[in-house]
Amino acid sequence: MATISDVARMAGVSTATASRALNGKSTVDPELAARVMTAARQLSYQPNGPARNLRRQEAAVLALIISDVENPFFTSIARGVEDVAHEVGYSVVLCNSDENAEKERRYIDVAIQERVAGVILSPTGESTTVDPLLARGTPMVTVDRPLTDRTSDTVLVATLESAREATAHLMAHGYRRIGCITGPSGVRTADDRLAGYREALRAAKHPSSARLVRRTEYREAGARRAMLDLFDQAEPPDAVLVANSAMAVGVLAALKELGLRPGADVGVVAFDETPWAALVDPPLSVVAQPAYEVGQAAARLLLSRIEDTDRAPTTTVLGARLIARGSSAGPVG
Amino acid sequence: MATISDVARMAGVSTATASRALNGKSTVDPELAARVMTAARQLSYQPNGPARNLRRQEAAVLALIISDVENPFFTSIARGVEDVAHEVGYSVVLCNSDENAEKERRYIDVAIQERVAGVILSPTGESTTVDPLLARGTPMVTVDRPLTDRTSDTVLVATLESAREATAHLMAHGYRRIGCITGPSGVRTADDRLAGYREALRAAKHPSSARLVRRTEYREAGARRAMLDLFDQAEPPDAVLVANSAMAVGVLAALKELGLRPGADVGVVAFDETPWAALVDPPLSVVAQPAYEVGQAAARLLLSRIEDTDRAPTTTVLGARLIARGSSAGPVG
DNA sequence: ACCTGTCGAGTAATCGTTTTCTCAGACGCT
DNA sequence: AGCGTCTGAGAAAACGATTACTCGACAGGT
Repeated sequence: MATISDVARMAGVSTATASRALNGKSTVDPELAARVMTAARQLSYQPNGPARNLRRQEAAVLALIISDVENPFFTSIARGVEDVAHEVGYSVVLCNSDENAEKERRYIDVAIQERVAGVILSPTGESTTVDPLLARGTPMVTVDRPLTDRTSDTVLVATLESAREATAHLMAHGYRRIGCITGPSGVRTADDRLAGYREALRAAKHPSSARLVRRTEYREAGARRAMLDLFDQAEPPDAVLVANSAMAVGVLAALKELGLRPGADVGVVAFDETPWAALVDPPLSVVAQPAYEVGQAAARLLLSRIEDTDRAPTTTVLGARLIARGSSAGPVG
Repeated sequence: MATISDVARMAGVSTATASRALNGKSTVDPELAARVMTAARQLSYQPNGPARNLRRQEAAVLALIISDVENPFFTSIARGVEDVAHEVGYSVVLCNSDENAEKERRYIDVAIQERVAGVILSPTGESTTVDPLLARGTPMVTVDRPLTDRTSDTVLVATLESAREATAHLMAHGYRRIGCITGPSGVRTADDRLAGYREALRAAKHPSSARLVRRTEYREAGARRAMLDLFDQAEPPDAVLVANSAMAVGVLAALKELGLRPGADVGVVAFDETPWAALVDPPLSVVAQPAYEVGQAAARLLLSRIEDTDRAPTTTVLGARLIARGSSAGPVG
């Protein structure tokens, strides 16, 4: 594989001049520069990244560590990050921590070893995993969930407020016993969605009970079991707030098994807009989170922190939007 | 940030010994090795990746270039690749070419520059984009779509056969005028699905007409328009074969707008199993592609090619499975 | 006692860039 | 003419790891 020395030799200049010509840095005689360029093209020279990064002591690469590649919310974030990063010549490498603190730790180590310029992550929970990043002063932005007892730039969605609004919406449409199916305790978004739900009930002096709440992993199977479990008791809910789209699938599947109709029999509002939400019968009411914008904001914050390391950490909160559809139109009878 | 010299100095040994101890390579006095290890831990030493890669002339990193991060088919592939790669200590970086030959070319350049150990990609079509990889002998595996006029290890799904089977299934259930909505001409999967559809019709001496076929980008909006267009003619189809899950959303949306019921009025079979396919009313019949297994197979092939560069290229074809549900149960009346 | 082989650790070369130094020559000003 | 000043290019020093080479010490065989 051709090196810069080969290019320099072919162009009849020193490697220093070749480097300068290729990077368009300092002033180089146009004639020499042209010779270098043609030589590079003829040898189809591609700079050696590791060598460059070693010398420069930094790589134009951002690491994005997300907790679930199969969750559309996170892939939308990824697109937002990518689009912003590419505009300014950064590459993005995407890592999937799978809600697993061990994998997260491992990817963080890789990011440090590869000396990436910065890291964006949705922390799985154990905030000590990010200590190595903080210790080294690697620029970092957390998305979706804040770090519990540490501090960094953060981009969040106003999830508590949205949960409150969605719950109020269910009450306003005539549902009386509203349940909530949310994610594991300790995951901030799960806790916030539950808190918003509780606040809304309290504000409306609505009956509330721990028996109407279920917590499970953020997945379809767990949500289905939770929903069946909610309906396996004396006084089941007549509506539920569901904390993400994978869970919504489980909940709708459970209702189908139970022979209950969303909306008419059981009101449903779920977090995350998906392509299919409008397609099911009746269409599913959702809280649409601005995932793409979260990604964009996170990338911009990270880039500006790379510029200026000791700016004070900021927190950005983006609003979500309730899209009311048939599944929360109100009970019949 | 601590370097290996710092570690060596603290442990009172040479950098060579420190390196040997840290990598567990050659024999090192256990006592010295222990001193190195503690020093490394105390300094929270992390090896400098670029330096290591520069010296070793290769990085334990695989690049995975997929054409759409938001398509569940490709994210499943990604998980398959990751799981296999991690077992043997490789990292995977995921790049999203967005069905865009320019972005694909760019990511291929990045992969070459970073001297990754190998590349897995789903080619957007213009097969010349991979020339730089072939020229440099970078190990490469293509997935989902073969290269048109070049050769490399390839992992495919038996998509033509599945399309034929799905079409036969629709005929067997009593549909007479079967249409097809597939992806852009030149994209191999789109062409193959169309070819399979045509073969099935021909084999059954079934009426066939160009007016029953629409080609569009692999997305929801295009498929919706295509479907509306199909039904805007004198003799619309009474069933359709749809080439992926995003398109299926568009097709179902169009049917909703037209007031037609899937299955009873218009039979529908779509490629790609999704969480929500069983949830819509009636449930959607699909061709389930073994995406995760495609990813696993691709990763294994790539790893073995990294071991042995001049093995002859192979092609692996995995079968898909038709899951019949309500949307192809047969017309009424 | 001497030679040989082995083992373990240090010295120094190396990977391919970028960048600091250095220096020669040109230029302009007095 | 003499003296800075400036420009542009080459020589060489980094960057931080791995590893080929070297060398001393020690063990064992003759």
